[in-house]
Amino acid sequence: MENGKEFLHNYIKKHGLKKSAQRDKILDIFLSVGGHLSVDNLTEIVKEKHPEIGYSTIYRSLYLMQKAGIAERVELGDGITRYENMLGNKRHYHFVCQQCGKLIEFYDPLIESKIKISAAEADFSIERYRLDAFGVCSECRKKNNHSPKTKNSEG
Amino acid sequence: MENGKEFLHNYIKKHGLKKSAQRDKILDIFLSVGGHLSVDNLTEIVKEKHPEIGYSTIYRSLYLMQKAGIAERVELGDGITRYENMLGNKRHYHFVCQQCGKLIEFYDPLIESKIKISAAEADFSIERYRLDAFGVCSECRKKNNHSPKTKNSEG
DNA sequence: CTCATTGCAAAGCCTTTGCATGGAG
DNA sequence: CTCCATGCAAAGGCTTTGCAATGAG
Repeated sequence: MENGKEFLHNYIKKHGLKKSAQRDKILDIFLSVGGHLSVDNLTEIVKEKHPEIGYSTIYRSLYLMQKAGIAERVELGDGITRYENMLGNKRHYHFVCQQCGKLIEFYDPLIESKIKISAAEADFSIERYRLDAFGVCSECRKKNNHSPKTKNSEG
Repeated sequence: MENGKEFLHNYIKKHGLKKSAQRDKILDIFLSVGGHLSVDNLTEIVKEKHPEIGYSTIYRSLYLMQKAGIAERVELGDGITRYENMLGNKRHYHFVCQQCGKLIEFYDPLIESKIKISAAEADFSIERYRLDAFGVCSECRKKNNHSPKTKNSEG
């Protein structure tokens, strides 16, 4: 997926850091899984394939990858920290299904331009932004209709 | 600020719960401070005025207030959990200054309608959404020009 | 009276950190 | 050789939880 390793090595060289087998392995897994990978999930896979790699190395690599512009942290407020691959990934927003956890990406350039206009009006200089919508995806809504659950759990 | 207490008591009655002095006190403080209050900040103020109130009660009250629609949790990815007053508060988005931490609210109905259109296209049913833009506010940019800081901390 | 609420302290969870060892440049 | 990276386990920070006591309805 893109030349991620090259990207990482570039960053490493440029910053006087050092390559390492662990970093490469973690990067490989991260890139190969794709999508929005939770730290937990990544850790699981890494540990499975390379039990000798420690947790801290994973966290540290994620941090590095973020700095290098390879990964971006995604926080959805559910306590799970995810990272998504930024290489060759277009800007996008998220629909988050609160039932199955699925993430659907969407984008609308008009939204972006409107945000920029609002920023200009507020004299605010935007570095990055996020737009996440929470709800229920199509599939889950269908499932709900077929086998409705008790609905008075809380309000 | 609005009839928050009434709102809370309604919710409490409706759900077979019980009123308590602690909840009222916490609510009072929450409402009187306004804005985007961090749990830490709220706790500080509550403890100051009512040292006998425990941490857990604060967390539990926040949760209750959220359920009751009085407060909304705001997570900006900086590890600080904030809550904002939802009573008589219009829907809005955030500009988050990464230098001074200030939160500026903005809103554009067109953004909202565009999001809804995208949701309809994806057959996704939105319950709530958030839009946060991170950057530097006007004031901080001015400060930066007057007394520029070293700029090669990291990259 | 009954059951929700409280306060305390303990437990949890995820993440970071300190340190000695190993490895890249 | 020098200094960065690693792994382990311990430490952290924030939140939740268990439990006996308290208090609302």
